[in-house]
Amino acid sequence: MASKDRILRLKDDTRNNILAASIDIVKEEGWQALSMRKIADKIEYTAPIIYEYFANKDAILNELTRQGYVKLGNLMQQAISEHSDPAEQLEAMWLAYWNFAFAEKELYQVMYGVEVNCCAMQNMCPDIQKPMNMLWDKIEEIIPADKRTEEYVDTKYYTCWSVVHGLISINMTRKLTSDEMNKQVLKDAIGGIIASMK
Amino acid sequence: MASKDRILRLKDDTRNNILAASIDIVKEEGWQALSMRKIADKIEYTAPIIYEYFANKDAILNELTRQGYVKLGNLMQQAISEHSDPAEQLEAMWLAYWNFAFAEKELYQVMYGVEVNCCAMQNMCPDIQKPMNMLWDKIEEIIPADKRTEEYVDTKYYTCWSVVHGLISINMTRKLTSDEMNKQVLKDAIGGIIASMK
DNA sequence: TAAATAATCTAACACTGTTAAGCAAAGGTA
DNA sequence: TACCTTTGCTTAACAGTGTTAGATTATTTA
Repeated sequence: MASKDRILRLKDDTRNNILAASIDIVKEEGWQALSMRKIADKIEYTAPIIYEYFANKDAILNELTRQGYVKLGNLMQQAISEHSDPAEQLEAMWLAYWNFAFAEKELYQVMYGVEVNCCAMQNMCPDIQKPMNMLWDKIEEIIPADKRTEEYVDTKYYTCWSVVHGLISINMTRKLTSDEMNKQVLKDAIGGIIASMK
Repeated sequence: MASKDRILRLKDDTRNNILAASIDIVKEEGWQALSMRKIADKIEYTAPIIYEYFANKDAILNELTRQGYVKLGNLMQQAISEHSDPAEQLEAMWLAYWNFAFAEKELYQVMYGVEVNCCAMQNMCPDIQKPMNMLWDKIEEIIPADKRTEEYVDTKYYTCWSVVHGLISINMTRKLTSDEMNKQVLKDAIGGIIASMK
C-alpha cells in the first residue's frame, strides 16, 4: 500500500518539523524560552499532538542531542579525511569539535549542559572578580619578568582555567571518570602548564 | 532606637533564611526544583513576601552566586597561606578551586552555568558515543606501543577534552576572551598534549 | 451510506514567577 | 483613649509552563 507509505512519510515530516521548529525557537529566544505550545504554534498544530511524536519535552531534547552527536561525528570524520598524519588528524578533530561548538551553539549547549541564561557575567561585582584576580596575579608573579606581558599571563590563565573547569564540568554532567584519573589529569595538566611558565 | 536595630536584624535573618532555604532545596532536589513557593514553604511564609527581600528569583540566584565567589576567594586565600613558593601556591589554589567545586557542587553549578538535569549520559546510544570513540581511538593510534595502556590513553583523552570543553564553556557563558587568545590557548594546549604523547 | 478508525482540538490539572488588592496588627500622634 | 498611618503578611489573580483525558471532526473502510 503506497498510501500507507505516504502517510508514514507525512508523519515523519511533522516529526522533523517539530525538531526544526524547536531549534528555530531556541536560536531566536534561547533554551529557556522553548515551550510545547510555542513549538505547536510554529508547526500550526496544538500542543497535545506533539505527544504523538515524542513522549515528552525531554524526549525532544534527547533527540536533538543525538542529532548533535551525529553531526559532530560527521565533522570529525571529515577532519580525518583531510589529513594523513595521525597527529594532524587529531588536531583537526579537536578543531572540528571547537568549530562545531560555535557553529551549532544551541546543539552544543544541550549536548553538554552549558547554561547561558543567568547571572555571573552581567553584574561583575568585585566579589565575583576576586578569585579570578587572585589566580591571575599569582600567575603573573610566577612568570619571569622578560616574558611577563598581559597576553602571556592571559594565555596561561585561560589554559589553566579551561582544563580545570572543563574537567569539573565533565565530571558533573557525566560521572564516568575515576578519582585517580581526575587527580592524574589535574596534576599533569596544571603541573605542566606551571612548569612551562618559568 | 535599639528596637529598630532589632527589627532590621530580624529582616536580615529572613533574608538569610531565604538563601539558606534555597540552597537546602537545591541540595535535596536540584536547581530545576527550586521554586518561590517551595522557598516560602520552608521559611513558613507565603511566596509574595520573598519579593520584599529580593527583586525576583534571579536576584536570589545572583546572591548565591556572589556568596559562592566569596567562599571560593577565601579558600584560595587559605591555599596561599599554606605555602611559600609561588608555584606551589598556584597549584594549591587550583586544587582549592577543584575541591570547592565538589564540596559546594550546587554553588559551582550556578556560578558557572553547569546544567545537570537532562539527557546525554543516561541513554548512551552509539550515536552519542561515536565522537568520543573516534577521538579515543586516534589518541591510541598516536601513542607509541610501549606506553599504550588504557589508563594512559584515558588520561590524554580527558586532558584534551577538558581543555577544549572548558574553553568553550567559558566562552559561551562569559564572552571576555578574544578570538586570537582562544586560538592561542587551543593551539598551545592541544599541541602540547599531542607532543607529549609521542 | 454506515461503521470504524484516525487525526486533531478543547478543557482541564497542577504547577511556575509575579503582581495587586486587602486585611490585620503595630506604631505614632492628638 | 481615639484616630490615623504604616508595616507585615495573605489571598486572589494573571499569564505562562508540561501534560493528560475527553470530545470532536475528518478520513478510511466495509
